[in-house]
Amino acid sequence: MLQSVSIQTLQRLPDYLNCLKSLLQRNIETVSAKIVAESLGLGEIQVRKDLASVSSGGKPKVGYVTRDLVRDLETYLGYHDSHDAVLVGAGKLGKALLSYEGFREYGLNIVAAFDTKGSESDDDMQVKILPVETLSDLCRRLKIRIGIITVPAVHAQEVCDILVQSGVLAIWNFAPTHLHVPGNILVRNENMAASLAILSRHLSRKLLEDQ
Amino acid sequence: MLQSVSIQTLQRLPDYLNCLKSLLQRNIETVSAKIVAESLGLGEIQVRKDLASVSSGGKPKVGYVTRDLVRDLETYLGYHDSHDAVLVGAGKLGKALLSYEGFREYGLNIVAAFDTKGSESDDDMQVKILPVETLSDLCRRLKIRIGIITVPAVHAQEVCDILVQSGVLAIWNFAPTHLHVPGNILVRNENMAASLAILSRHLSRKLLEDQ
DNA sequence: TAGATTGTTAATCGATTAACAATC
DNA sequence: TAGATTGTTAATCGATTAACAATC
Repeated sequence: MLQSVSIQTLQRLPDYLNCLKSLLQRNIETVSAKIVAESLGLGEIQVRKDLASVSSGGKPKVGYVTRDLVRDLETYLGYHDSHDAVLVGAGKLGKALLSYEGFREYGLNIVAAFDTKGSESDDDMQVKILPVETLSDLCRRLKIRIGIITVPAVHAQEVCDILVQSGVLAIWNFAPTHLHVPGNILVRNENMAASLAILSRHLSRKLLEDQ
Repeated sequence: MLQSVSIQTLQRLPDYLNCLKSLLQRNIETVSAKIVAESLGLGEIQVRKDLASVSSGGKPKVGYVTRDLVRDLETYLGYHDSHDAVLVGAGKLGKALLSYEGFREYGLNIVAAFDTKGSESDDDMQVKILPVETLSDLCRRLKIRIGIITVPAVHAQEVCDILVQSGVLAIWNFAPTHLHVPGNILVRNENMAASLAILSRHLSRKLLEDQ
C-alpha cells in the first residue's frame, strides 16, 4: 500500500536503490527485507516499511522482485524524468559538481553555470560558464526550478535572492551559511560543517576512551 | 547546565556558530534566543535548549553574551584543536575539497592526499598527491584518525578497508555507496543522492499544485 | 515593581521498533 | 502442513514544543 513517505524514509530510498541495483547486477532476482537490512546496516522492519511505501509489495516466503523494486524506487525518486538546474559559482567545488557525471543518473541536468569571472570553461565540462548578469534571464527563459549555490558564503544570500526572483523553487546550498527564503521555497543545505561536527565528536570520544 | 547533546542538536551547532559570529562582527554583544531563532528559522525554545547544552547560560532580560557563546560553541565543536586527516581520490571533487581553505577553520587539517595516478598536484593545493600504495604506511606513522573518501563508488569499500586497517576511526564518505565497517568506526555519508531526493520531491509537489 | 527572557519540567508529536496476524 | 517472510497494528523511544517557574 502506498503511504506518504517521511523525510527520513525518503533519504534512505537512494541507499535502497543502490543496494538493489548491485544485487541486480549479480543476477539476484528476488530479495528479502532481511538481506537488504543487513547489507545497509538497518533494521529489517524499517526496510519493510520503507519499501512498502514506494513499492507494490513483496510475496511472503519469496520476498521482493529486485527488478520491480529498482523500477519503483527510480520512479518514486524521479530518476526517469530529469529536472533542469543552474549552478552559480564556478570555483573549485562548482567545477567539481559540474563535471560529475553521476547527477544525470539521479535526474539532475545542469544546463548552465554562472560566475562573476565569466567564461573560463574547463575541458571536461559540458556546460558553458556564463556571466552572472545573465542568470536571471536564463532562469526565466528556460523555466529553471533548481538552483545550486557554490559561491562563497558572503555572496550566497544575494545569489539566492536572484534565483528565487527568477522562479527557482528549490535551492541546493553548498555555501556554509543559512539562507532566507519565502516559505514555499525549499533550501537543502549540503552541510559540511555539520558532518565535521559529527566526525569530530566521535573522534574525541574514541580517543578519550582509549586512554 | 551541560547536558549530553543529541545528534540533531549537534548538527545545528555550526549554524548557531555561524549566526553568532556574524552578529559579533556587527558588534552585537548580547543576543536573545528569539533573535537567533528568527535568524535561522528555528523555534525559540529549541534554540534555548540547544544553547543550554553547550554554554554556561544566559541572563534573563539580557540574553547571552555573544562572544562567550561563540567561544563555547567553538570549543564544543573542537574547532580550536585540529584533527589531521587524509583524503583518498584526487579527482575533481577530491581536489575541490583539498583546495577549500574553510576546513581549517573547522579544525580539519588534510595532511595528505592519495590517488592511483600518483602526483599531478594542482597549483593552489597545499598537499602533495601521493600514490595510494603509501596510504596505509602514512596513516600509521602520523596516527591519522580521519579519512575522506572521494574515489569512485566501486573503489570506496576497498579504500575504506585500508583506512580502517591503518587505524582511522572516522570516515567521511563522498562516494555514493554504503560502506561496511566495524562497529567502533563512524561513517558519515555526504549523501548527495539523498539531498537530490528531497529537492526533487519538493519540486514535483510544487509543480503539481501549480497546475 | 513589572516585564522580558532564561531554563526546566511536562505534553505532544513523529519515527522506530516490537508483536502479531496474514499468506505464499 | 510447516515455515519463512510480508505487512499491519500497537508499543516504545527520542526529539520537539508547550507550559510554567525562576530571575535579572
